[in-house]
Amino acid sequence: MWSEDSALVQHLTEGMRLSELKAIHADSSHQLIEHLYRLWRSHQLIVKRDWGDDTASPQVLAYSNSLCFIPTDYLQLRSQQAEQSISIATWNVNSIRTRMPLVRSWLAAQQPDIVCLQETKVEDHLYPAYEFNLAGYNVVYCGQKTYNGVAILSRHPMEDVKYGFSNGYDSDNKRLIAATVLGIRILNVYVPQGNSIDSEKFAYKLDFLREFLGELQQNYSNASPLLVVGDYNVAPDERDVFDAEAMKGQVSFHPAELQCLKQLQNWGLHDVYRHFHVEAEKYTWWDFRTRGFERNEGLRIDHIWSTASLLEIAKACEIDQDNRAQPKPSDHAPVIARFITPKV
DNA sequence: ATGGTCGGTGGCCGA
Repeated sequence: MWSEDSALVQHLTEGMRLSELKAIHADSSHQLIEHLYRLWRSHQLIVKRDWGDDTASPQVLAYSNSLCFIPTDYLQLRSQQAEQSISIATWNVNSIRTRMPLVRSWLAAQQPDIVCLQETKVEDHLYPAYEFNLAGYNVVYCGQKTYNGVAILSRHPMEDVKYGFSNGYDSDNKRLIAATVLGIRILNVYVPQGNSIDSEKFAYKLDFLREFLGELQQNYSNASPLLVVGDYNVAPDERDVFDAEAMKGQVSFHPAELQCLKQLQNWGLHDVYRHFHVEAEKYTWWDFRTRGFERNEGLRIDHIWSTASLLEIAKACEIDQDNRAQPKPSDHAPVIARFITPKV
């Protein structure tokens, strides 16, 4: 058995170029290659491509059945750490079709297990599902033309997919999708932005947040492993806004919105990012119009919140600000959390 | 600095 070949396991654990591996296993290179493809396809192997130039920053290739190895590929087994943990990201992409090139390279580099997307802005029959399948992801989605739209990508099977609110609230707007992965219930939500506090849209936002609390209270237990991730469009406290004085009473930082977040916390949700970064003043969104990113004038409004049992097994949570600095970025940066893989 | 820039659309609106 190849998986029991201790020399191979050691080489792959340390990392080695394919050409060297083939030289070592020259007598059975065909079976070796088959085994390596199996490892790659099952996400156990990291494939880095630098075209033999080890001074260049390599591209990490996610498995696709249209890709093949080349001799200079650098192969390494995914670490034990990564094997035993699961990563989940949330990202408001602001149009999945326009963002696809950046999403593609980001998936290959970050290799997240689960990705929750908001503002996909595409109807279901035009959703780029096949491309995500090729990249190794199952995908569920519900979208509409021009506005809103949410999706979940997962390397693991998804169960009990639910579209929208259980009670049928606001079913015309595609802002909520839920699925269960490895026993973890995931709610992916895109909360209305709210425009300004004296607008009807702000009343809608508060209404939506209250309905969302009801969705949790009526359908879920705070004692279960539950994640609520997405674009909340609310910054929880002063650390999460670039100018607390100027933002006071404004949309995304209004006391009525903060009260809604407090109620979610009282129900049993915890801000996973804050669990790891108590002092941090980092943001997940910057306004295109004011060129806010260049001046780091932003808000932390994209969140990964969990129930207590999951917070206990949380390992990390980071904002991928580098992503926002890439060409043609979304106005939001991804947030990624890692948890010890639950036993299922 | 009461503007600015994106994305999707269809002859402006939402963020």
